[in-house]
Amino acid sequence: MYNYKLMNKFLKEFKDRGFFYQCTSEEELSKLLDKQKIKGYIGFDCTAESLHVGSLLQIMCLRLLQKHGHRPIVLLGGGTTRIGDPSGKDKTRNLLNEKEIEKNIKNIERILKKFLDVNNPKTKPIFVNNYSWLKGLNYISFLRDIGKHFTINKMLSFDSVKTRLDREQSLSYMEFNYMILQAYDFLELSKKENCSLQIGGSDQWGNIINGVELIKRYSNKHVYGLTTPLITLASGAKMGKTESGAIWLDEKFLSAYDYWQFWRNTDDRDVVKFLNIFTDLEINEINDVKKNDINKLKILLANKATTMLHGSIAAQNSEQAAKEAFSGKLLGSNLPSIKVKSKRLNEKINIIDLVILSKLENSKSEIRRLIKGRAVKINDKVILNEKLIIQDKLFEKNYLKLSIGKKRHIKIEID
RNA sequence: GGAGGGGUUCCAGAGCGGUCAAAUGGGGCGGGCUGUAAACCCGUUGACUUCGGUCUUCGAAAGUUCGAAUCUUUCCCCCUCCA
Repeated sequence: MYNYKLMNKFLKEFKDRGFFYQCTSEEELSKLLDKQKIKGYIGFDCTAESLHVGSLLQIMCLRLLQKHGHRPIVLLGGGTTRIGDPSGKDKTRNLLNEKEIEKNIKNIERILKKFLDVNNPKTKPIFVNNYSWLKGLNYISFLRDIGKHFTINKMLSFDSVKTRLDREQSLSYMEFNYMILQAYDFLELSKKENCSLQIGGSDQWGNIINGVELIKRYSNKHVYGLTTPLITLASGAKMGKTESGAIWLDEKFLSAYDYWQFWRNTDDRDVVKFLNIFTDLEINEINDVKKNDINKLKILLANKATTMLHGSIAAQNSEQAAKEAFSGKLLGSNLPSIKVKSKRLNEKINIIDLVILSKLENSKSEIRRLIKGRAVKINDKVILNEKLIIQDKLFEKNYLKLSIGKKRHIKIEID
């Protein structure tokens, strides 16, 4: 067994923080990382317009590379997104058109830049789009140069392929080629950028070793692959999906306040794990505070995570808004708010319409049910009369606090 | 190509002419307890409603019937076995 104490610092932290799942050749990689600063890449899927918390672990890997002086390469799969990765998918995914993909790439790049240090010339991220080299591939020469290194026998043995075949679900030739293209991406980055490491989720293992082996055969270079585990919650659920929707990393889809709340509501059992994975607090700092009051830790986690994405002011505002919203005191001036035209109020709208306007709920039946269940409050007073007309006197100054349940609060302002 | 089995509400899965907006479990939501946690308990879970009801759902379309998720026909999709 390789001596843990001698392990490269990056790799050690990678492990200590819980990022590590598998590595193609740990000892060699460790030595390489000691010897020189390298470039490591992670590919991001561009099927959605924004990333969500599910990608956050990968983003943290990029940050960790930077922290240790290595340079991350972000591959935005403009080419491969056109194909669709069959890994972990039951069915062929809907294919997106060019415009959508371009739009997604732009937005994803924008989000990633918030997380990464883009100023340090030695470690600033390199953004690449594999469409730039995939689009011009010549089929025949590709088959001769690259295709000859892949055996069908082996490709059929990969989980991503096997599960599809086992279930007798069709796997198109196009999707079957995905892994070759991903391997080719790695080769291309190895040639162009001298990239020597690919990091990915554990479901990418097959795709990654294909790249490592291709590069070995093609150019006799040693490169490495590193995978991260699938983060599961103490409750057993997958990270990042709640019923109300994915936890997006884009304020257009999820406000800073809601993002902060997501972290604030972490299961007790996950808090320390999340501090390690999703914040840059040093491990010894985490060990120091770990005994603190669990709710303080959650606030710390929420603040760190929100600061990283939305900035410290947004984090502070969110914390302040939460304090005000949950202490039951007056109005949270930092609460998410919605403006209502005073004209609307003159039309004698009732409580149900008000909730609809607030977008907290969109079904009147549901709102009626909530009212019956004593869940709807105005300025912290339970509303039982579903026909209540919203009157001026309900507003303190020009706003009121509307709440549904304990966790959903919104400020209604007269415009 | 031949023979069977099946498509039900967010998911799993009952129902197989009226009492079915559809059992049960999971999930969600809300209430209680607490700590914006977990566990537990209770309620709720198609839409609209003047709270009397009304409208739309059981793969799709057409039909039988006073009445269909339930029966018939055609079509689409999935699964199992044989070739």
